[in-house]
Amino acid sequence: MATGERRARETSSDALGRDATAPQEHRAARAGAAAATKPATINDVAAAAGVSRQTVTRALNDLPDVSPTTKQRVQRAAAALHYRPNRAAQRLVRGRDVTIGFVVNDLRNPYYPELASELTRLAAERDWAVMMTDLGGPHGDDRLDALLRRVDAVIGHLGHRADSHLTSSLPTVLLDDAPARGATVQLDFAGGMRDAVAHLDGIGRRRVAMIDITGEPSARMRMLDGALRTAGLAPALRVVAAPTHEGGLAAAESLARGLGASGNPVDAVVCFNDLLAVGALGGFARAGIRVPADVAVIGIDGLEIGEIVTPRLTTLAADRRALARHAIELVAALLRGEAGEHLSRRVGHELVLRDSA
Amino acid sequence: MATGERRARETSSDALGRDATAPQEHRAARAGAAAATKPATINDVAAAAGVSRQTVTRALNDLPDVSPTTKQRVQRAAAALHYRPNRAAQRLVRGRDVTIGFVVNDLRNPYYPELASELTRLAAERDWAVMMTDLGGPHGDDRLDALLRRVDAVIGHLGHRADSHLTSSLPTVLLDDAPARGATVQLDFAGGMRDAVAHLDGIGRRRVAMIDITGEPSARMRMLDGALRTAGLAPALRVVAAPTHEGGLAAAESLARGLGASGNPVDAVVCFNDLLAVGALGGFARAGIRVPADVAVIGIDGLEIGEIVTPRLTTLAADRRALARHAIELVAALLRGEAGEHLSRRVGHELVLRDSA
DNA sequence: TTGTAAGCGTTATCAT
DNA sequence: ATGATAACGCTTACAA
Repeated sequence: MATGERRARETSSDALGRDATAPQEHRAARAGAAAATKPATINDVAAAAGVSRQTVTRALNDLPDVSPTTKQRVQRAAAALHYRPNRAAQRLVRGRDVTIGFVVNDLRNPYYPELASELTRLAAERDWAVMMTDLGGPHGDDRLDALLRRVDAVIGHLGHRADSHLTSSLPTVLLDDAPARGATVQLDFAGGMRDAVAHLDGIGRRRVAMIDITGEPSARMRMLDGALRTAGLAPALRVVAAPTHEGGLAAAESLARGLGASGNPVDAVVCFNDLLAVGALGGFARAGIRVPADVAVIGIDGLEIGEIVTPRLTTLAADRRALARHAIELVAALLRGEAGEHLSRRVGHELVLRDSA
Repeated sequence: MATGERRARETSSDALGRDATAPQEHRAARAGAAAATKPATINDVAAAAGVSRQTVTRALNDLPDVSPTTKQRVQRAAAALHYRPNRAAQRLVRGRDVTIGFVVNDLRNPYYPELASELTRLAAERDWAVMMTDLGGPHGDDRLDALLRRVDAVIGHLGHRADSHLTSSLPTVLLDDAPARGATVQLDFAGGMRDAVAHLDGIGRRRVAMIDITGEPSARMRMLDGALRTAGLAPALRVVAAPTHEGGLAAAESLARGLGASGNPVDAVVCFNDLLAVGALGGFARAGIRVPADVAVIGIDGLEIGEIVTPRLTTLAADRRALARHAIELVAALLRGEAGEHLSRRVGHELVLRDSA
């Protein structure tokens, strides 16, 4: 095998000191794969251009001390080989950089993009980046895996997947979840629910229903019942639905049927979230039930969409700025190695009075 | 210096062949920094546990051939040092993995999360991940930089920032942008606009206005005018606004003032996007103008929110599934090294007739 | 101006 | 069961 031939074929082993001592079969395997699938490395470019790796680095990164001729030759070679620097290698040598993962159930709930936007902004201040995925639809676990493999920490609503061993090895900040394990940012509904119940009571609405999500009664539901009890009112009638627009629509229609009948004359409905509440508005409208005249509706979240619908949605708005800030700060603490337990923050809600209640 | 002593003190240099030949000051610097700021490496853990790196790897990754005792010792050491594997190093050795960046102007426009959700899903099928950022608000460039430094390719609306040298070095798929440079997925409004104009014409609406975004007349505007001309109608009156809910609201109110006056009796409005259209609906309502009786309103995008508002929004819906699929396929082509030029796809629109026109 | 050598932190392979 | 060594692809001294 002539030298010229070698250079042409075994691009990846040329100009590489290490390879001089590598076993023959290894070199052969590398060369074969390189031609077919493997992306070109800086060594391939160096070999093709007939220069050293460093010259390639300098040429491609616009560093000083490269002759124009050489530079052009290197650039040509790089282009010809479709060379792309391997980011993992770059980062390894350039030093640590933080990427945090943001995991949500459904990206189509505007609550999450708003939060993501805030997180991204705060993260950028620390030169971090945010990677986001939702878990809805099929193959949610695949998406979660793909994300977990790439991030240094996780923020989000993991739900039952929080137990996964994948997560347990990463610093994790749970949002609005059981405070038991690791860091959490809790949504504190107590104050908000008190205000909401007081408001309903004030306008004479005392037979409250809640459209909750399926499963165990949510913390929001328990808080509502607590506030009702404190106010001396009966616990809320519980209806369940998916936390989506369609879910709210269906739930409101089924509630409307109950309203027509004699039993359970509900005059106010609190919804698990705004998206659901907006759906409920639609459902009531469709059933010919007037809001707020016949039934008052209160959402939770404080989304912009509540301003847009008719009637405008009264809601318990979460302080998303504070939520994002706490989450980022907790991640920072975790990354510094502070204990995962007992790191917990609380974020309150504000009752935003609009037209639906 | 006794062996036991060395082990206890020079945690980071023990069991490390390389360091045996390293200069003294290097060792000292490492040891000093390690205590203060630098994250622990696998070598630190190995030294602390008194084992080799491989044993640490095995213990921490639940690989076979580690005695329970050793395993526990290693785990303890790792925990004590707050050890986290360096992902860059892991990825370097485990092989390439692709992360693509998705760049949008404003995450709060539901169009983007819907697209992102789709992209994430498709990406996961290839074991890719998606990292997303918006560019709105202050420090948009910082967020873009943070993202570009971490991804292997970019999909999105780069706007003027497409020229940045940062971008030019990455495979990029521009969405709905000038097809001149690199790969693009074009939104093809020609057919949709024809349908829209035909529909308006059919219901007797022939004095059309468009709420466009500021700057040059958009491609959407030009397409609309083309369709109007083809139908033998006058070009559209152009009003500009920010592509947001507020923008649409304000634009509709200003249009409404014109409607009251004698000149320019507009009877149909096409909006740059749905978010803006929904705002316009609100603006017209506020101004006492009935939709569609007084003025017909047509949006562009096909967002779910159009189903929710009153009246339900008639819109030109983009095929977002197809858009996402094309974008991913183009990225794949780019990553394979195919030529950046002439890689272009088109996605059509479908007129979704609801109540506003 | 260019090349040599060392090193980033991890995993895989092969010994022991 | 454990360890030594090479390797991943790149950059940054330091030499030449």
